[in-house]
Amino acid sequence: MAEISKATLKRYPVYLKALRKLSEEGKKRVLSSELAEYVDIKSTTIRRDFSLIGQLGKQGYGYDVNELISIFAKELGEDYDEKLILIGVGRLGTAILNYNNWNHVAGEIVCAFDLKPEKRNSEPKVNVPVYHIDELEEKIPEGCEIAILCIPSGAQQIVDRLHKLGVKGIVNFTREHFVLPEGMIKSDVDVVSTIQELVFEVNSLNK
Amino acid sequence: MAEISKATLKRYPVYLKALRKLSEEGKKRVLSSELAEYVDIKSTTIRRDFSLIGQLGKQGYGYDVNELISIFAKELGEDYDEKLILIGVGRLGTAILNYNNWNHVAGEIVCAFDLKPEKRNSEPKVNVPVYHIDELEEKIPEGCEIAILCIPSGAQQIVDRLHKLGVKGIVNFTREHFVLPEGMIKSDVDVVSTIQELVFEVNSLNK
DNA sequence: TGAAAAATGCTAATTAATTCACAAATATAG
DNA sequence: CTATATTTGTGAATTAATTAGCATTTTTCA
Repeated sequence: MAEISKATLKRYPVYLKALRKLSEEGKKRVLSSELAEYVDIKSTTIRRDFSLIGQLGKQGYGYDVNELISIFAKELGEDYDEKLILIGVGRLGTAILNYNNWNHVAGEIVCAFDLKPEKRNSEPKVNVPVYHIDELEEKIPEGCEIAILCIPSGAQQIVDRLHKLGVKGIVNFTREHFVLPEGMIKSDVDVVSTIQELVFEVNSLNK
Repeated sequence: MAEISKATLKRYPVYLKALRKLSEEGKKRVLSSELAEYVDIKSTTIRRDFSLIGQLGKQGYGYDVNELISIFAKELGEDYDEKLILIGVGRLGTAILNYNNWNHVAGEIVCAFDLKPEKRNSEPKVNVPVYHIDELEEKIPEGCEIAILCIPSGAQQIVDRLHKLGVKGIVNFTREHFVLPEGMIKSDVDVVSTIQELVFEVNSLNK
């Protein structure tokens, strides 16, 4: 399989989401041009993205929706049964834990860690065990490679501990700066930055 | 001012965040090479990005931290005093409303809309007025250009109504598909996709 | 069954983004 | 005050990503 570029990789989840929706709507077969309109990405880009995984379509026919879904689902890790942990069960952390479209979309959040586990565990909406952050080394699930970081401070120390434990990917919701240890990957989800970016763009439109 | 590329635009909030942190740490002056190490972006990319705004630095000296902060803050809309609205005051919506690093970082959330405003308003953590979604046309603040969408369904209809009201930018937290009306911009914040992407990358590392 | 129409997948061309390399400007040390 | 060491800002070169164009394969319809 050819090297898949960062840009292409970002689009795969978009395709999967769209295909699921189309499937729900009863669509069995889809053309790259239809999908293009749906997700607002040029059809030729879509075909090239797909071709990096394999020959997924048929000439003169298009793509089979459910086949594509199962291929992308597999590629994107739904079958890896990834074990995720979440650190910091505040409001945002709880919102993520409760996210309902969650199951088997990208593995499963197995447990969470917080400074006040008693308090968090008593909340009815928290549906996984919450351990004290001091127990991280002890309670982290075997083979856990991805952690979701929702703490307001102290990120660096946590990241270093996670690194020692073999965690390779961080989904970062903190706005704190930290140095990423060698060999780790992170992905920032920053609402404030997203809005700033949008404000800038909207104001550029106005000029 | 030269056309600012999408890629550069995404980095501006990163710079601003880093500069604020450096300023807090007492730094008055910074080199592109120092900042490069801090944010893990090549120094030459940083200088190029900066140069699109103007000649912000001094040769042989570097950049004045506070000056940079005020320039970026202005560029990124902190002084525009952007009026934002939020639609869908569920768990995630509440988390966003309560985000404390919020004020004057990207305008201000002025009010929110929900299907059950009475219930939301009674929650102590919700600190802006919540109106019924039916009152959108009536209560939307004058000059509002950006809306944060946190509803689980019915996005298309809301987006179309917002478009009619002159809203130009959507920060989209829904996973629903909708067609973006001509002239609008959106920015997706999709936790599930982010994790999927990361799972894919981590699993690529393992091979 | 055979010819026309349709749609993929791939190569080549184009466009966008990053990085190099160095001239010009400033700071600093003697 | 002068010489040297720094560091920015920017054309030019490179690398990455997107898009166009078309050969090939499959479907469809007479």
